[in-house]
Amino acid sequence: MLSRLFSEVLPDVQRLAADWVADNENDECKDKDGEHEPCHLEDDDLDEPLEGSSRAESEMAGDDDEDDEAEEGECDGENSGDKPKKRGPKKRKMTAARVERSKVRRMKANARERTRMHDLNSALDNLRKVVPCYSKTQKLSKIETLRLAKNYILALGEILRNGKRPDVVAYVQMLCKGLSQPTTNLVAGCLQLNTRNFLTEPCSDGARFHMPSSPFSVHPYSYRCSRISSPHYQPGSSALNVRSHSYAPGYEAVYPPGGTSPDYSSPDYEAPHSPPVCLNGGLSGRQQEPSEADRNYHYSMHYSGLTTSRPSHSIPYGPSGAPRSGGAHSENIPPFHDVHLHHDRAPPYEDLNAFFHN
DNA sequence: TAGGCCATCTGGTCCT
DNA sequence: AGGACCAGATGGCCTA
Repeated sequence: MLSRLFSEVLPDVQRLAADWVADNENDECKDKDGEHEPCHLEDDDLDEPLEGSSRAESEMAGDDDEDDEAEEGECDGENSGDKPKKRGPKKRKMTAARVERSKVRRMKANARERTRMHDLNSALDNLRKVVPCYSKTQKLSKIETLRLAKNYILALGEILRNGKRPDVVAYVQMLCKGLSQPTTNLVAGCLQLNTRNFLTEPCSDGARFHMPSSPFSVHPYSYRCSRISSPHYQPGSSALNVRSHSYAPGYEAVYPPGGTSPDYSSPDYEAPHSPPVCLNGGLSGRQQEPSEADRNYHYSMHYSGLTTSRPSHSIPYGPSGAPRSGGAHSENIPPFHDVHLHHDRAPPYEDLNAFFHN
């Protein structure tokens, strides 16, 4: 890849260098060796956006005529004579060849930097695929991806440490700790949860999430309630009321073609009917029924093998959190369109599942 | 239009 | 000398 980049860049470099030499043909004078020596190199020619930034710049630009006694081939003698000589290493003459080399070096460095950043972004993309809530069309930002990954690792660690199913609300809270509100809504939506249900009090700015009976030691954290609040909010509603949903901006509930609506007959549902959280909006893309692997995988990786200690929390997680092996509600959960907890992978989590199966 | 996010360029620093 | 890594600067794009 690097070689390909260079093969694309080098011709341009050579062309630019040739252009530069041609452009400066009339402005340059020859030093005593007969080598072309530019009198003044304009910043534009050197693509130097910052002024007085470094030694390298002055070296490249060769504009230090006032203190460079080595410039024997000066075109004009305006600075010769009066100014005291400065100490330090003499600056080497900026010949056209050196300027060209510097430019080539700089462009090569730029290409490397681009490649490096692309690799970094590729790694971030891979990370996005293994953290909860992955969308091909609306990616989490870099910082949100890293935060969510960190929270995810901590949450999985808690599960391993406790060896039992944690409170799902606390789980989501842990995942969302420190995330922006849109990302929080996204993650919560993926888990068929309503973030506002985390609140134990009517919304007001500065309200804090409360985590009763949380198996995690998660510190409460502030959210701007104005973004979480909903006219449907009922302080007394179940903390796991999966039928009252908040939507991240631009997201909307979408039923799959031929899909079925959630099973509202389940006693797990207590709130007034409202659309399930199937984040779409800018998150379009996943238009098909999830594979069986998806159904069995996603959320199961978190809780697989764990028994439900509190039936009221037996949320049908659907594609984003379907109970393992065709749970009772799994068929009633519309799949997410594009947004889902995980996909296209399994091996590392099978180990985790195996742990819980033992 | 402000703010967030991003890609890119750039120079500095460290290391080989 | 050159590569890797980093952080600052800049400008573009998008969204509320």
